[in-house]
Amino acid sequence: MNLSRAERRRRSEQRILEAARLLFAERGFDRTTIRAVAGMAGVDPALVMQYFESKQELFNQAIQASPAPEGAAEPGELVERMLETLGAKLSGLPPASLAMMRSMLTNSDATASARASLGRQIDQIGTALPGADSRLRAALVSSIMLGVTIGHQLLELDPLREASREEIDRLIRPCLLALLQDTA
Amino acid sequence: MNLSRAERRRRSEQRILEAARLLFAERGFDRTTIRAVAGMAGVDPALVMQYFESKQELFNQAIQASPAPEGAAEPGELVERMLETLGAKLSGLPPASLAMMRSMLTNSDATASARASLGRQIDQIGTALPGADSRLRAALVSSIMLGVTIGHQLLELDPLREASREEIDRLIRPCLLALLQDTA
DNA sequence: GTCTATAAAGAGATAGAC
DNA sequence: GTCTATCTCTTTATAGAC
Repeated sequence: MNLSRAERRRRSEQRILEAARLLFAERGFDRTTIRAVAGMAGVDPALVMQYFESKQELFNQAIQASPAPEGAAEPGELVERMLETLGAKLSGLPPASLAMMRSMLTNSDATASARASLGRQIDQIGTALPGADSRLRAALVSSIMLGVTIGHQLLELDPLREASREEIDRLIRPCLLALLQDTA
Repeated sequence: MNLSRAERRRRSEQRILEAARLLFAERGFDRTTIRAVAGMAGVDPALVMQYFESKQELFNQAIQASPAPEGAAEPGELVERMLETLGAKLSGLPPASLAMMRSMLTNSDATASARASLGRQIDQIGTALPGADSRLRAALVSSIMLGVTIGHQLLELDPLREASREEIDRLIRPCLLALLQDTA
């Protein structure tokens, strides 16, 4: 004998979630259908509803990403870590993150999720910085990383796609340093 | 007597376009219906189709924005002009631009429009800069402005909404200067 | 020229058979 | 437990009346 019912169900759920992430990441919330998700996962559309209650609920579970790494640091080290994060984002976002980003401007649950996710990042960076405007600086840094990621991964701007990670690092580093270090 | 038929038609078209811009800007392409546009413009839904052929064509015309101001400059002045542009964006985007931005991650025509619009901006900044990587720098500057605009206007990140234009200027300026001036 | 009425298609969701 | 069949709703788009 092979798998318990619970185990089979768990596997089906995972396949559905994985298919949902890929399709939501590619097409966004509105243009992704339950039928397409079911087709890709190799299950019946009704089963998707049975497991996840609604399309919106499926989406909400699909965009739950693993939380960002923890730990504070002084500005110089912080910049290096941000560049590392950015490099990772530019070489390929996890489907869950891409799905959230893709729909964050048109679906209110995705907007809320993006706001919360960026909020956490801002808090983390903000508390590592000195000064009264630390949260504003942190928000600007986060927005900058967001913009570069969108330009590279979603809009696919030619100059960004043609550049190597090292080139981007070299040009962005002084930019982030200027924002994080200056105490003027 | 008052208005010629052509004049009446022109005015109806303008009202429809204006309503379309507002609704597309607010809800994005997929969640905006012809019916809602017609309702806001005070005309019959069938008339909208009669004038614009399809929803996508209405959208394409609605997001046509006035082109950006021309003229090159040296880096220092360029930064000031970019800050001015950014300040304008943060105090309120024109509906046409907002409509384009809102849907640029989920509608392929909007993606193409955004890519073209940013491409023009990148060319303009790029030709004003010296050096081999001028286009990459220009693309990064444009992406940064995009990210801050999205964070402020669409995601409504608290730290950005609470900051004054002057604070943002002061923090972003060295960041842009570092990106545009460094010739290392 | 403008609107009424409707066609045609596709979606999410559900009830019940197996 | 899973899937077949269908319901119901909403949409874009169109044909034809006024």
